[in-house]
Amino acid sequence: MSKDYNPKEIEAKWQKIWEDKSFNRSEADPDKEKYYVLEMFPYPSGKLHMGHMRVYSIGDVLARFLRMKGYNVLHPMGWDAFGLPAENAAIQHQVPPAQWTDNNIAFMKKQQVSLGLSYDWEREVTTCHPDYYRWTQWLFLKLYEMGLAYKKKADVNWCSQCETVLANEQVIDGACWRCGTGVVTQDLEQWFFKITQYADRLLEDLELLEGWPERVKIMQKNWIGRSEGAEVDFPVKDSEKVISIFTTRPDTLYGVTYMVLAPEHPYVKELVAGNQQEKEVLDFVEEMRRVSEIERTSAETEKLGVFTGAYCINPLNGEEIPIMVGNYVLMGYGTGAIMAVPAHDQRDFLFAKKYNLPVKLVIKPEGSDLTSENMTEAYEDPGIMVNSAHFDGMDSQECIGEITRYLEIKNWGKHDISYRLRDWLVSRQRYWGAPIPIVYCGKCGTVPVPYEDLPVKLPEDVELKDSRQSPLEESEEFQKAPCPRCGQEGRRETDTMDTFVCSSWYFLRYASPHSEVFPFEREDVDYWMPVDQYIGGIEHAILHLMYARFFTKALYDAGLTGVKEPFSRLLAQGMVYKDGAKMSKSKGNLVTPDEIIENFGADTGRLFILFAAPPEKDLDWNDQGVEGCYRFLRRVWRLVNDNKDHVIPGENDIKVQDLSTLEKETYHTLHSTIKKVSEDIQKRFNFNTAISAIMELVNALYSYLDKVEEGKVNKALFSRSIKELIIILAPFAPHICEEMWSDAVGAEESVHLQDWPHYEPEALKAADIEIVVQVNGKVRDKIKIPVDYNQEEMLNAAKDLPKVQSHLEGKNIIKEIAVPNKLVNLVVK
RNA sequence: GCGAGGAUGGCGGAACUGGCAGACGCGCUAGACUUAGGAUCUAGUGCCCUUACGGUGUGCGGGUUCGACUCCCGCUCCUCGCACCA
Repeated sequence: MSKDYNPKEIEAKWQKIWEDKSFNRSEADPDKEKYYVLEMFPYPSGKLHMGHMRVYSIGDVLARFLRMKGYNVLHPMGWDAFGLPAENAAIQHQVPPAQWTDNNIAFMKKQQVSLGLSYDWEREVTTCHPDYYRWTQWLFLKLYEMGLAYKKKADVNWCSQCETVLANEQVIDGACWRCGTGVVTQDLEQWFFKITQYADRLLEDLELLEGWPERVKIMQKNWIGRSEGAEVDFPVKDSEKVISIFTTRPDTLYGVTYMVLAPEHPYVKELVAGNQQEKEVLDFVEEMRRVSEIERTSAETEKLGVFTGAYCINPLNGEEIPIMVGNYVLMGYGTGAIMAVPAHDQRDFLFAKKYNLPVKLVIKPEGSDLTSENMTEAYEDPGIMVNSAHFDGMDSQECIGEITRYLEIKNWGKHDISYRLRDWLVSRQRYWGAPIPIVYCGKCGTVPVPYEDLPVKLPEDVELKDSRQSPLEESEEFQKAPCPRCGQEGRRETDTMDTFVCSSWYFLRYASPHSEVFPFEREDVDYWMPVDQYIGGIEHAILHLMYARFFTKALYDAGLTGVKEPFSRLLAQGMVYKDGAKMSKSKGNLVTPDEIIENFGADTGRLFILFAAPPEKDLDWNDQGVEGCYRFLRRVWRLVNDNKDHVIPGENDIKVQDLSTLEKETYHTLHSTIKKVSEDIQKRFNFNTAISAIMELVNALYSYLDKVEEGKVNKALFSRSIKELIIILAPFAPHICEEMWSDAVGAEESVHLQDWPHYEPEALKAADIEIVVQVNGKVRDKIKIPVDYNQEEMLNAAKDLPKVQSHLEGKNIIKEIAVPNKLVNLVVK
């Protein structure tokens, strides 16, 4: 151990030793309690950024801490390696996507190692390697077998920039989640996963997720968008057709004065065929097609509509009502048609006023004189039923059920639940993804590739041209395949899977990364799953976290896992900013993990990123703050290095009663620090306060050395303090602690294999405590008293203080309050 | 509009169950050591009044309490998510 702290030297040294000893490996062991710590695996974009460094630092502290606590910890890492950037890079730099990706992975893995992250690299998974995507395909076939994967023609979101379709979740404000290009709808044949079949379970089981942030659960709940109501059939006048609508307000059915169809509704064309309104309606529909999704769905957009010339019949009262086509009705929700009740829905009200359609009041607030004529806005609250035949006089909320039952008896409609959630569109017209294992046969139709024929390999000798056409569509060799069923020549599906499919099950593969028989072994996932602590960015609140939950549930149904939810606890870590803005090259505020490691070492970087803010909050990067952490580590280094002589190996027995007052204080600080650090890490995830407590301990030890008489250092106490300091700092700054542990402490075994120290309640009671003495709630003095003083002793001690007495003079004490370990308050008058 | 979270020194943040507001760190000020200091150490650092004594202070206005950053009522502002969802 040299005199100066040299992070570069010791970090490289220990990283090598750790790798050789590989004690981060984990084996399933039913006799040990397991803990699965997982950080969201990265896309191998090329280099780690500060966001990565933050999430890995959080996970690594937890993993190291829990190992020392005696848990059997699984802490794996891998690569979400399929995706469009690899294709773009291939075109730009003339490198095959596989090569580009593998190079990036190699580089980023080196960076991760240089951060001192304690991953079990034996379990590394890479989603673009055949030994992984083979199992992604296997799971696709499983879902297909279960009827959860299907192909259909539908209006889908198309990103012209990425030249592929997108799932609904991947359209943010009408634009592509990746490149921001506005999406357009196209009518295409595509593969879907039936996530809607799990809508209720995805919603209900949110309640099981006590360890998830409330906001993430709410976001998922909103996204699923469950509404309960009724589906009602309205027969079209002079026609065999029936228009179905969905409503959450069957109690307003008698107030329907018109219907509105979405412009894309399949009946529109037929309803206007050959009539006067045909041209106007078709022009309107055409115009709506041209308006972008963003404009169409904005709440501010003016509500527009045209009359179709057709009428339908309200089944409840036989009234004829006009059918309109309107821009504010969406084909993607409910049935694409609505009943309009202007009296009780504000949108309908505005629309009715604009187009002079009738308003009919059917629910009245109790005791009011509201009428159809005098209302100035829709009345949306519950009330008393009017103008509703035999339901008149009833409570409107009761009528929701009553009228639904009536509809069911009469066969006019039924109770129904509608969701905002759509099925997950998983096919992509891209090359760099897992091929969908399907063959189309002229005779047999759509035929799944047999499990034993997997993987359907991506051809790697492809040329990516600027055309953006998937090379798979041009590859005769890839497409030509015998039909698995009849042997005739068929053609392979050329679409690949959404990369979110690959990331929907990777946490299961970590449990049995080398299985050649199954995607994962039941025995392994039974031991390791669920992930006890998942850590990642809030940007995945819906996308990845919803898909992974869906997969887990489907695989549960298939009997492949025994867990209903994949992630017990979720920590959504905040972003890393600098100077109030997101770090980026273009803004010139970029700080990279590499330069921090280069200038200060990984330990300093880890410490700062954990110290600067609690993990779930956004973090403002501050170069001077980094230097502060560097200074702290050097201060620890000097403390240990300069006082090696006082450190004696082996057990250090300490008898409290033999300690001096100064020693008792130090002993007390040591143990209250251990208590605080343990709780801050495990219970609160407040690494920032854990680190500050360790800093206080270091200050206290310096102060002890400063105060103690020359040559009178209590070696047992000091040794024990130094050892436990190194142990509790080790999860945060693993390299420097390992070096100090091996050199100053002289231990053979790694500091990371030590047991986490226990705090001793006896130590916490060793020293006197300082309490506050207040008069009328104002602090007038402080006093040191033994911990076990009772209330009377506290009060007596307080009243004896001269400063207190000066405030009591000439006054009567009317109340005395004594809170043990805290304060005394004397109320006087 | 709906929902969630937040507002504490010059800055990042702490105060966990109602009990010393500002721990810890950064920055700043003064001093020590030094050829030098951007190393290290010591002291100080919410605001106000000349020191002390004291007063005052956690977005704003009320309330409960011996005691409120913390609980209750009413506002303001900020961030995020959702938003024609029938």
